[in-house]
Amino acid sequence: MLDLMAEAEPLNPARRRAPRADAVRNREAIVEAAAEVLAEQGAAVDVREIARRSGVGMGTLYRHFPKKEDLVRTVLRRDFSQWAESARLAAVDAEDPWAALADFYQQALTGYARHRAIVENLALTWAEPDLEGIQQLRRVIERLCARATAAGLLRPGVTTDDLLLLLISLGHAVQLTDECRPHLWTRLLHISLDGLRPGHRAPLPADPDQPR
Amino acid sequence: MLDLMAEAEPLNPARRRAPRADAVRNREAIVEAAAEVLAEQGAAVDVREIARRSGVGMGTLYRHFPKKEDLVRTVLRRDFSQWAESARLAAVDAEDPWAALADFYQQALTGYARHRAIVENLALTWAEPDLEGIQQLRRVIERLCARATAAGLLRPGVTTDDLLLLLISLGHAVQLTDECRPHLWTRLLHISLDGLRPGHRAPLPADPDQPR
Amino acid sequence: MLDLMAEAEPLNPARRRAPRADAVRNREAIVEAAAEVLAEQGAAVDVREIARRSGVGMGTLYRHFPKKEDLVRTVLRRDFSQWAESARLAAVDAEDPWAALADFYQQALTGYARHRAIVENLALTWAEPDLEGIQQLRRVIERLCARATAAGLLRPGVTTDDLLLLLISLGHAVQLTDECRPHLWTRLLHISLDGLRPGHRAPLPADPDQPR
Amino acid sequence: MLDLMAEAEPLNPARRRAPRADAVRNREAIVEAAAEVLAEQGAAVDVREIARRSGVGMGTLYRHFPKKEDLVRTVLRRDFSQWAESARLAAVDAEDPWAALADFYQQALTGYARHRAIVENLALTWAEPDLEGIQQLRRVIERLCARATAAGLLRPGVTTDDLLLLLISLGHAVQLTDECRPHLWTRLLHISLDGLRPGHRAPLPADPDQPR
DNA sequence: CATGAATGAGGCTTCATTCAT
DNA sequence: GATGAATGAAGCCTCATTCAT
Repeated sequence: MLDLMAEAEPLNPARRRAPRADAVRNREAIVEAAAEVLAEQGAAVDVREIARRSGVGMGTLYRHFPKKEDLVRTVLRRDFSQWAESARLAAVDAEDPWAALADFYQQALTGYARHRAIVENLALTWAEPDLEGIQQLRRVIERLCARATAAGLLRPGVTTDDLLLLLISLGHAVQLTDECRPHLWTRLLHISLDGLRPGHRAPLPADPDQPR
Repeated sequence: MLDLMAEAEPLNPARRRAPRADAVRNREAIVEAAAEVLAEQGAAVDVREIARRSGVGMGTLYRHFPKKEDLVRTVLRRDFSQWAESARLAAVDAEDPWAALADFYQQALTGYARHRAIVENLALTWAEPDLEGIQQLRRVIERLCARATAAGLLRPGVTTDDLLLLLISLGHAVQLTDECRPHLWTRLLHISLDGLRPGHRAPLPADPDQPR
Repeated sequence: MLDLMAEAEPLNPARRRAPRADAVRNREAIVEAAAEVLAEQGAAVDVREIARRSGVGMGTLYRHFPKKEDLVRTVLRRDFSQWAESARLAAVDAEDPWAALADFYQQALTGYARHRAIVENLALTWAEPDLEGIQQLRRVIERLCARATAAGLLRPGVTTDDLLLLLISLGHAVQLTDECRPHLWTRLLHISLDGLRPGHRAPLPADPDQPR
Repeated sequence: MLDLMAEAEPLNPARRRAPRADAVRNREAIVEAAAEVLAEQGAAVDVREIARRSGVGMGTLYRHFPKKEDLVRTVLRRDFSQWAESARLAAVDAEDPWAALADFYQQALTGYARHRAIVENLALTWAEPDLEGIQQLRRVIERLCARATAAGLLRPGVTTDDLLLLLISLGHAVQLTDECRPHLWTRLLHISLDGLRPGHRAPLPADPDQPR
């Protein structure tokens, strides 16, 4: 219901009247360029570089995103989403829930090494979990986790948060080793996945912080 | 004889190195303050903030460290070393090689969460491995790895690089979760350690990059 | 056709170069102010002083001239050119080739006393002769030299380089005496010009360095 | 009389008691080093460089010369004197007054090219003529001028100031061309000297500023 | 007195953000 | 609306001068 209302804006056309013509095109160009630049150089880039690459002036950029932070957020939302989606797709093909999980990690980590700003901002995962893209990612993992647990393929007590944290920490590892030791992180993934299988002696320590 | 005299500095105070009583104190204050600030805020801090906190003027700071980079390097060296040493000490007490490894990680990761600049610069581990502190860390891990392998407690094929990368990636995880979910990373450590034990079905994939 | 439209800028103001009405004004103001300040105080001035006098912020100044050096160069180019041009104009009126030469020196040295930065940078004449203004100056002298030589009014063997060096060294003299002995340099000019006339006993020593 | 009193300081030994032992040696070392550095790099050098080369600490340096300017002045005084003296000596050998003049210029300009600070500070010649070294120089020229005039070898009306200004402006020329066109200035000297001989058509313009 | 460490004002430059055109 | 020029607060670093040892 609420969602529908959110989209029902046209009901009051005089209010938020928007000549979408090129404004939309501009906004997209900005986000596209920003994504490129942020992936390449991290969030410390000069805003000018983004404006230059997107072909718009600084004024236009700042009209759409009043603060640099706003733009960064928008891009992160988008790229987190894309990331989540492509990793999800890599997982759905597998019939075996364990293979789905493994494929997910493989895909997520492979396509991920390039994005500096995402890695930099993974910190937001728990600190500020309202970033929509992160929620999406979490939902994908949630499903994979549930499937594998149901099939008895996952070590008892493993939570979505565990899997998410694993993803993040391996993501960082990928970033670090991508240029000089590009195969190293795969081994770490193997090790971690094996640690996620059931059948280990000791149970995991409790997580008293877990909400709920 | 001359050598002995050379060490008896007080006898000939004008000779080579004046004691520079306060210079040493200042230099230490600078490094101390810088370590604090770098740990808190990462390497992007204003040099002025470091000067302010160490209680010296800009000139003094720049006399000891002609470039900001020099100071950062010095602090990183020091803190990597301290880190390595305290983690090593945590490991030597344990008779069981496996326990030594586990204790090492536990200690290393616990004392580590606070240091932003170190996390930022872990990237240098492979890219620029001449940072002395990193070498120290690597040597500690090397020994632990050898011990556990010799005792047959470590999964075949696990290398120092694997263990180092694990440390780094878990370190990052600690940093991210330290404030909001302080117990989460312990579970990941458990999982990873279990993945490092022998007895898993599939062997690790090869690491073609491994020098030698 | 397209070219014509391209020049009819107002027709398509968004096309290539927006007129940047004030940008041009600002740039000129900056150069103007810089010229003033450089003339007064030499190249060691604080950039802020230039910004202040031109009425723009630091950012604007650095947008137009990314390095202080760039601004200095621009001003020197401009002022050398102006200098060369006004001196040339002073020379063309004279029918007598010798008078042309004398008028040139007179004018060049008179309008020149004020400019500290130019004097400072005359050193570039030979060391870095690609400064456009210097080339212009040299070409003016070249022509005067050729004319006077052809008319047999110039001492045999006198080259453009000689005349240029004379200009420079007298320029320096002007600078030094301008405030306290404003008429002194004129006498030196007389003396030097007389030394340039033909009819002296000994020929000039050779210049083995002369290119070609 | 006054001079004698100035040297009679020892009459009141309790007043300006001075342990000359190494203080004098230090002062000399400073001046020596400063002269070197100033000649090489001009007056813009870092005071530290001078302290380093003279082997004394900053404190000592500043005890002898409370301002950088004081040290620079002292050096200039000294080097102007040396310069004047060596040029004078080059002149006294010649019996012919004209040759004396020519030798003087030749020697003065040859030994002079190296000294950046002197060239930079020639401006003081008229602006601040109390620099003792400059007075010395002037006296040398005065004598040469008088001799040549008396012998009828100098163009009528040429003054000490003319000759001094010529020296300065040629000095500047030497500096500029010394590295790239080391023979160029000699030609200019020839030209100027020829301009100084008697027998030219027009008399020199008057110098109404001439004191006295 | 000598030493050289300490001081801090001031210089150049960058960049997020605002504003005139 | 779009444009890109303008703004100015920081940021890094240097160096004449002072001061504790």
